[in-house]
Parts: sequence; C-alpha cells; structure tokens
Amino acid sequence: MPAVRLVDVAARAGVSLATASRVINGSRRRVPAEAIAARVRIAAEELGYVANAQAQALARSSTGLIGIVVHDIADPYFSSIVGGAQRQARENRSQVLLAGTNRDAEAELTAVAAFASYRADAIILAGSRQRRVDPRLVAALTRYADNGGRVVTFGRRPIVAGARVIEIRNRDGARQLVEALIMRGLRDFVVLGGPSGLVTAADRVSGFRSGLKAAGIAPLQVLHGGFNRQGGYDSALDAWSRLGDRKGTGVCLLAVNDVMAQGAITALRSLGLHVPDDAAVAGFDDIPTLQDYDPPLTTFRLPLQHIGEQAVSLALSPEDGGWIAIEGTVVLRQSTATASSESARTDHRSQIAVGTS
Amino acid sequence: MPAVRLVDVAARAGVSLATASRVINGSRRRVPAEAIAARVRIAAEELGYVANAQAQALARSSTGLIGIVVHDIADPYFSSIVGGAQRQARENRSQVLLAGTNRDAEAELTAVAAFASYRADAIILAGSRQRRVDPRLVAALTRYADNGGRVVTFGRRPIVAGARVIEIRNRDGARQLVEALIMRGLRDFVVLGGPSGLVTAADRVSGFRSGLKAAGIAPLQVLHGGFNRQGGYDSALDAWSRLGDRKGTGVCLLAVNDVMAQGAITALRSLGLHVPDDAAVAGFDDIPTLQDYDPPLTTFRLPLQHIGEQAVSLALSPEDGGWIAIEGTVVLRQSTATASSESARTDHRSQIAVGTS
DNA sequence: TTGTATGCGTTATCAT
DNA sequence: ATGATAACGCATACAA
Repeated sequence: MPAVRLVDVAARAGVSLATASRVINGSRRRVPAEAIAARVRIAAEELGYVANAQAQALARSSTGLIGIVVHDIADPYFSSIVGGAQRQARENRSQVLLAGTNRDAEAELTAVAAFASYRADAIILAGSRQRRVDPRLVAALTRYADNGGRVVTFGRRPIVAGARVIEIRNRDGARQLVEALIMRGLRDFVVLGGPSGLVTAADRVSGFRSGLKAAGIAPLQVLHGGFNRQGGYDSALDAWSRLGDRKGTGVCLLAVNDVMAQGAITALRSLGLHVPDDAAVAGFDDIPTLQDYDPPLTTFRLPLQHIGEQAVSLALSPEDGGWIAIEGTVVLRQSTATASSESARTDHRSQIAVGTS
Repeated sequence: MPAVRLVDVAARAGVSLATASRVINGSRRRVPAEAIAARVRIAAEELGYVANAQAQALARSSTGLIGIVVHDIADPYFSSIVGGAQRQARENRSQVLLAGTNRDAEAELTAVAAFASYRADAIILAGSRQRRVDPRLVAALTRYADNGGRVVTFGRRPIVAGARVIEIRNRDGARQLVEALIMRGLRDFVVLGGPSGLVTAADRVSGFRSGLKAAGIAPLQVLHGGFNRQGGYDSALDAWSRLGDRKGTGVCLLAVNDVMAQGAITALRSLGLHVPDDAAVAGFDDIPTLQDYDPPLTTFRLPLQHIGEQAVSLALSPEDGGWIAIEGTVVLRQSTATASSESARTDHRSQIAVGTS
C-alpha cells in the first residue's frame, strides 16, 4: 500500500530525484549516462515503480487525458467513433475519458465540467446538439479553451472561438443519396426526420429536401421523432397510417440514420409489409452492424472509425482552429431495389457504391 | 490560461485557503458559517473556478477514476456493458477511463499499466481472457491491488487475490439454451465455438456439450474461429461444407455469441439458405441490435447494461473480494423455429422467454 | 552530466 | 470556526 515513489527509486539507485526523473522520463534529450540510467531503470523495475500520472500532470501541465462525450455509447454510430478515437489516443499515449449524456443537455454540461476539472488536454463533443446551444455549455467550453484546453466539436462551425471542428457533410450526403434513389426510379418519399431541433438530423432532412426539390419532387411527409430505433419505428407506423392510397406505389422511407431505418423496417414488418417490395427504406451512416442486416440497407456510408481517429488527431494538434471535412459515399443496396432495378430479391449481397468525389 | 486556483477564490472572498477548500468541498461536516460560505461560493462563481481534480487526487488519495478495459468497444456486447458502467459511474460522480485491446494481451497490459499510473480507484477487466493468464498481467494487477486499487474481473474466479468478480453463468446459460432447443425438437447441432482458448467461449461450448450429453446427443461438429461476426461467418461456411448429407435435416448452428450467429446467418444466406427453414441458428447475449434483426434470433439473454452497472458498483464497494453472479434467460425466437413448432414464418415478433430461476 | 530547490493546486493536520 | 502550513509525487530552472 505504500506506493513506491520516484524518490524511492532514486534512493535505491543512489542518484538524485532529478536524475531518476530524467531517466524514467526522457522528456528532453537530457539523458544521463547510460551506466547511471541503467541503475535507475533496474531499481525502478525491482521496486515495481509506477509513475503517478496525477503528480506528473500537476508538475507538467498536460494530463494525457482526452475527454469524449457522446449521446449513447451503446449506439453503433458512437461506439464506432469512440473505437477509432480510442485507437488514435493509444497511438499518442493518451487515455480516453468517456461520458454519455443520453441527449440530456444537463448531463452534457456536467460531463464537460468534469473533463475540465480533470484538466483533460482536449474535449471532444461527438454528439450533435440543438440548434440553440446552451449558453452555459458555451461558457464552460470558452473558459476551458481559454485555459489552454482544446475543444473539438462535430458540426458545421466551431461552437466556441478557436475550437476545432469535424464537419460531416450531412447535407451533401443526404442530397446525394436521394438523387441516387431518384435515379433508380423512386418518386414518392417520406422523410423520417428525427428530432427537429437536432442539427445533424435537420441537416440531413435539409439535404433530402434539396435533392427532391431539384428533381421537382415534394416529399409526401416529413415526420419527426426520436433519433433512435424507437423513433424510426414510431415514425414509420405513423407514416404508414397517414399514407392513405399512396400505399403500394413504391413509397420510399428516408430515415436520417441507420438505426431509425432499422426500426422503421421492423415496424413495416409488423404490419406484414416487405422491404423493398411494399416499401423502400434508406438509412444514413452505414453502421458496421449493417453487415449482417437483412434486407441489405441502402445508406450513406460514413467512415465512422476514421472520424474518431481524425477527431483525436485534431484534438492533439497544436494549432488552433483546425477543421476537417468528412466525406461519405452513397451505398445502394436491396432495401431500395425497385422492380425495374436489376436483381431485386436475387443477390442479397449486391451493393453499388456511388462515389462522391 | 492563468487557470483560476482556489487561492484566488479565497483571496477574493477574503478568507483563507483552508476555509475556501472547506466550503467548495464539504468533505467533512466542517461547514463554515453560512455567511462566509456564501461569499466563497460567489467568489468562485464570479471567477469561474474549476477545481483541479489532479491536485485533489494528489492531496486526497482517490482520483474518482474508474478504468474499464474491453476487447472492442464497437462490439454491441461491450458497448452495452460500458453504457451501463458509465451510467453507474455518473451516479457515483466518477469518471470512466476506457481502453480497447482488440484482444491483444500486450495492449491489455498497457491499458492496465496506464490505469494504474493514473491511480484509477478501480480497474474493471470486462473482456474474457485466455485460460492461461499472462503472468505480467497478474503481477501488474497484484501490485495495483496491493496499493489499494480495486480490481474487478469477469470470469469464474478472481484473477488476483482480493479481486472482485462478475460471474456470468455462461455454462449454465448455454446448457439451458440447448435444452430448450432439444425440447423444441432439434437434434442435430453444430457448435460455432469461437476461440478455443477464450474462457467465455470455452464455457459456453462446455455448456452446450453438457446439455447435449444429458440428452444423449453428440454434436455433429464443434468448430473454432474468431469471436466476432467474421468468425461466425467463416465457421458457418466451413460447417456447411463439411455437413455432407446431414444438410436439410434440421441442423441447428449454436454460436457462442450473437454477432457470430449473425455472421453465420449471413453466410448461410450467401449460400441461398434460409433460416430457420434450411437451418436453425442460435446466439448468445441478446445484444440490443437484435431488436431489429431478422430473422428474430434465438439467444440467451444477458442483462448487459445491468452487468456494467454491477461491475462499477462492485468496483466502488469498500469491501474486498465481492462476487456477483449474473443470471440470464433463454429467449426462443424464429431463428430456431421447427416445422412442428407453432407459427413458424407467421408472427415475426413471437418470442418465448423461458425463465431460469 | 548531476544535484538542489521550488512550484504545481489541494487537502488535511495542527494551532489559534 | 478559521487560519497557517506541511504533505501529496513529480518536473524543471538553476546551480554546481
């Protein structure tokens, strides 16, 4: 229980604390003579010395901690991103502090405060927020940034001055996706839009709208609900009940993310409907679990793990105000296969990627 | 950048550092006079004071950090557990340090060392390990525990003296599952056993074997491979090719976890086979994503989020050597529907839960 | 190159 | 009840 300290190591090696510190921690190229260094290392090994990161953090001014706040870690979208972030953090010998908020602004604020308290080197806000950002959040982040903390947010613009941003091209992606579907012959669209205030959801809806408008098409409906599978399920049920005589005319449900699309498909199935025969469905994100999902879901692929890695790189980068745009790819699969499109119901694995750039 | 310190707050409030500390941090019921306390609080608020958790950790001897190491955070099994853990940690005003290892023993060791270095109050090893535990891991954990750190491992017995353990009844669960399937009329089983060295996988295989043996049945095959969807996919392909004339006789594939089962079903589908008509498939865990998975997958339900919560509770509990057993439930769904079993292919949502206790 | 001494921000022990 | 002050474990500017 008397955790061995660096002084103990120094004593055993017969050197000063400073020397021991330099050996164990070649912060600069101030490496002592190899003979001495070896003695210190041996002493440390024999004593089972484990540096106290807290004390180091206090003495230096960097903790090696990266805070990541997500809405729901159990959501494949976030868990993939966090996976990438964790990977990149390891590359940089940093540790990941994780917080989930369940989309609660209060919890998000608490998480940021906690990370600031731990003097995390950077805070990454991976979850999208409402259009109106909580002023308290801005205040907390501003203070954090003023004290040297790096802030990375997902969105279109920095939430506080100097913040870095990961911009996922949601609007463009949604537009590309709907254009590809129109090209496939789809004409009647229902948008499962998620929460109306959530920026990510709103941007995707906006992209869908823009693509439709360009083709002179008006969406049959634009519904709002939860950003999770339940939201997709409920919205789909709602949509179908309101569809009236448009049912069966090749309606396509456009969900603003994959889990919503999956919930929607489950809802349709509960109605005895088949996808894509009775209705087409498309999602967004291309979460890894789609790999084993049937019907193969048409979606807009985002490099989730890569996004996490980039977020951490951005967070660790010395210069302020960095900005990384994330592009995606339209992935057409069976869930939006039309009668005219080749191979409906035959090859389950068929998959056509339409490049973006 | 000149982060405001407690001294600054004290100065502005016109009190001593000690008093300010007592106010901001009612560690004991040594609360100063309310009049003074209010002044301090106001000063802190005005200055935007944020306590330095690192310094606090150094002065107290607790960091409020809980380290969790998993194999792959993107795996729904782990992300659900981590979600529960994170939730419980928040309840206890603790922060979660997350590390992923990709099943690499070296990475696991590094993660434990890092957590120990940060003086995490507890380290939770949520991922199963090989039967032969790396002695270096044991050494690191022992030292950590000796220094007052709490260790929680998932498995059947503590990996180091005094460690707490979360015991998931894998063997019992697997046995119950296979018994239920036998009762449903299934007779020909192929076990998709995952990595032969992994304790969790081995225990489940053992449970399957035990259940089969009790019914006088010998498994057609027991295959080994990865513990992920790819492992399930590959094993299923392998199994089918070796099945010879037993194909089509109502074979049931028993996977040691859900993602493997999903991979297996995808593999069968690529062969033009239908589940459960051409083959039955069962998984293990009941990951949340199964909610929208088709065919509805028979599995053994584990309270994943609850497990995460319990792990943290155990980690935070003062007494050493705690032990929590996790029970589960057999959940029979369409993926193992037999011709004789009612409602095959009709009600997709039918689901029968067979209690365990 | 190596050692000495100071600071990092708090908590806690002691007086007062 | 409140205020000095000594840890807490380490890094580093400065001195040797």
